[in-house]
Amino acid sequence: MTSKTLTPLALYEQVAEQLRQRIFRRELEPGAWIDELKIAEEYGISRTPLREALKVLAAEGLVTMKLRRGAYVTEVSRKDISDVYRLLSLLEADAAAEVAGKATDEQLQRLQQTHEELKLNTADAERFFALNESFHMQILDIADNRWRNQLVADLRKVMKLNRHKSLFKQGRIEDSLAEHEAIMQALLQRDPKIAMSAVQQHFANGLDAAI
Amino acid sequence: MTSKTLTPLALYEQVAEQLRQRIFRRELEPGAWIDELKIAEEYGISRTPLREALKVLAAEGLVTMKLRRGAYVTEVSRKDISDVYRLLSLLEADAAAEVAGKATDEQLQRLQQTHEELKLNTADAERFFALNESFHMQILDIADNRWRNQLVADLRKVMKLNRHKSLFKQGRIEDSLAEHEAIMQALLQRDPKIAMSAVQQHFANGLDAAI
DNA sequence: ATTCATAATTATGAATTCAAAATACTTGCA
DNA sequence: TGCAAGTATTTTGAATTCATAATTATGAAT
Repeated sequence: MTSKTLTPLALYEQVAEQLRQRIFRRELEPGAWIDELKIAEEYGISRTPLREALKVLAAEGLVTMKLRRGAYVTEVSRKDISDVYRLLSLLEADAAAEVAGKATDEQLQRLQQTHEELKLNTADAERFFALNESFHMQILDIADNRWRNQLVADLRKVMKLNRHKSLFKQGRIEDSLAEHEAIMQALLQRDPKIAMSAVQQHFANGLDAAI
Repeated sequence: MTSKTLTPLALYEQVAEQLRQRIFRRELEPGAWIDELKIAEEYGISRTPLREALKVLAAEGLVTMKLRRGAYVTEVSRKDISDVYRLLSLLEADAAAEVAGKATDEQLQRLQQTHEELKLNTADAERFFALNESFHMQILDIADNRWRNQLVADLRKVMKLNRHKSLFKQGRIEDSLAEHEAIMQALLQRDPKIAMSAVQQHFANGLDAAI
């Protein structure tokens, strides 16, 4: 997440990112048909790179392709959300446990900084989400498993399809911060077991709020 | 895995599958450049669906796209392999634990059948791999979390990039069967904890053999 | 007015074409 | 002979075009 890319992103990648944003901010709603012609025109591009982008989003799970009838924004059910949370919990808890054992003091210090910053941004929802994601991703980066990073990134995208619902149960932000605090403390004390269960608790509560 | 698709697969999907097979059987080696023109010609198709297929494979991790210089078969390092094994262990162990608690007798019976069949096919490597995969995937299917199924399927593809190396450490097949037996017994006794650790053991040993 | 058949329109899937970038190949020169 | 500069070729990225499937609109018959 620190350095995205040196090379000027390929067009289909740029388009994919644009579409992701539109999906996350619900400009394109779950279940909605994606009009290739319209969107290609809007962006002033041809359908070719757009269709490539759609295939990437389909692989991420954000979009569902139906043969001979185009692309649709994926609809996620309650079960989907709880299934995804279970996986995120599993993957991130394992990462945290590893981080407790291997992080350098400097890495933990930077994580702490992000955490502090998060505490100061509970008002602006957009910013809070960005910082929250950064906190989680920093832990993954320290764990240093690029395949897990990819899986978690994809799952988080799916989770975002549902975000409006958890936007926000009363008091969730405060609870969430307290849970981050618990994770942070466990990491500083370098206790893998506690770090793991703190992350699990965080996701269990997150799921409650999301459903 | 039981029923793949009703609809006659889209062309780009068919091509993606063809390419996967060629990659797995090392006709396309890790690091190798993928010649779009040549392959499109071979299949008698245009570059358009081929390029869509390549983007799908890139999302799976089998292929790496380099801007303005095409697609390359992904090279996986030792660390990649051990990272992927860790994730598979985590995800499949969790699935097995869930299955121990929720599988019907009939589902376990069918799993048992696959396991028995596997014991009878230790000679033909191709067949053994297929049945082995089926055993693992059946457990995931029972656990019934489509997002996990997708993650595991993708990770297993990456693992296959490396398969030639574990093809085969002396005695690995016998050990592997014994480990499956342990998993099977834990499931039949409906013991989640033991099922989980049996799966973890299976992957730990698998990793040793793969590296 | 409703339903069915058929025609017109639209959208998707895939081939072809075109522009620009990267690579390979000369050829001239030290 | 080795190397550099410039040219030719190849290859990628993206637009355009074309064929066909799916949808919508039209109109006739009951």
